Amino acid sequence: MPELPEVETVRRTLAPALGATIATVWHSGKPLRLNRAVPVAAIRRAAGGRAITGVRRLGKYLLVDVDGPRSLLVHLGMSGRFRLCAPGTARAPHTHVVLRLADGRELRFSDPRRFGQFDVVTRGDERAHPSLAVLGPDPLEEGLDAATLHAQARRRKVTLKSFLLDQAVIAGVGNIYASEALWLARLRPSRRTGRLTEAEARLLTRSVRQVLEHALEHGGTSLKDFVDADGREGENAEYLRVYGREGEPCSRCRTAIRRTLIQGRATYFCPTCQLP
DNA sequence: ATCACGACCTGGAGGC
DNA sequence: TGCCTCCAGGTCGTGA
Repeated sequence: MPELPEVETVRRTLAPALGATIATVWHSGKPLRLNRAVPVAAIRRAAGGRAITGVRRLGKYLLVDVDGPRSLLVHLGMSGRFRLCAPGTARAPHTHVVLRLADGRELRFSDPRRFGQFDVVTRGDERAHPSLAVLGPDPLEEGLDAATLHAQARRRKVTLKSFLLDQAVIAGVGNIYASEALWLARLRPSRRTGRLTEAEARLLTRSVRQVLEHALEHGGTSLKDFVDADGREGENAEYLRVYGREGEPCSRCRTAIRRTLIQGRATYFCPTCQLP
């Protein structure tokens, strides 16, 4: 479900939880990603009785900072939701972790497919966590530059689509925005990275940023599952140019958008204005 | 080392 | 109605 704009939208809408104290921690008992147990005891030690001091984002990961040396690491996987709920709200099915706040509100993590992740990290040493260690630069920060991207591309032989999905290259791009950014840059998703010119790398870098920023301005893309911390859907789906639009006319040249599979993932492109 | 594929898990949509 | 198949926004382990 959630790529960078969606995760950032959740992060922003969690602002009203800042300053609140986490009273108790509840867990469904079900494992999450890779059948890995949620470390409830460690979460209780790290967050129980402590105030939430901040919420940060690294790529598609959220970091909930609390008083003391640790932070909670949250990844929404495909179907995860992280919501701030008023007291007395009915608990959704597939709720797996609940942080009950001292004022009665609850921060609830639900995830039907259980591809998500909930863990504890040490603040200041976040990169020691294996999930965060490999993350590349965040496209909304200054860390991503075209020259580095170009150099990396030249060393690899994958398709541009796979390249963009690699979280070590850019942290936060997922399946929707990979197609969208390549459309904007007029590059065919099946192109091999080795053939990327410097000018194209600049264009691609700009396109990635533009697509993500635009989606963020519209509160993210809600196709099925995504809602922000208040339960509201994003409006960006109506602005998608290619994703999910097979057969519809390209908004630049009117050619029918095509759908193909790259590494088993649905990929959308315009066969006329995206150069192979 | 790099790459492509399948697996993980549940639910919704569509076909019959 | 019910049953079947396919598909889904992510990541990781496998084997070539």
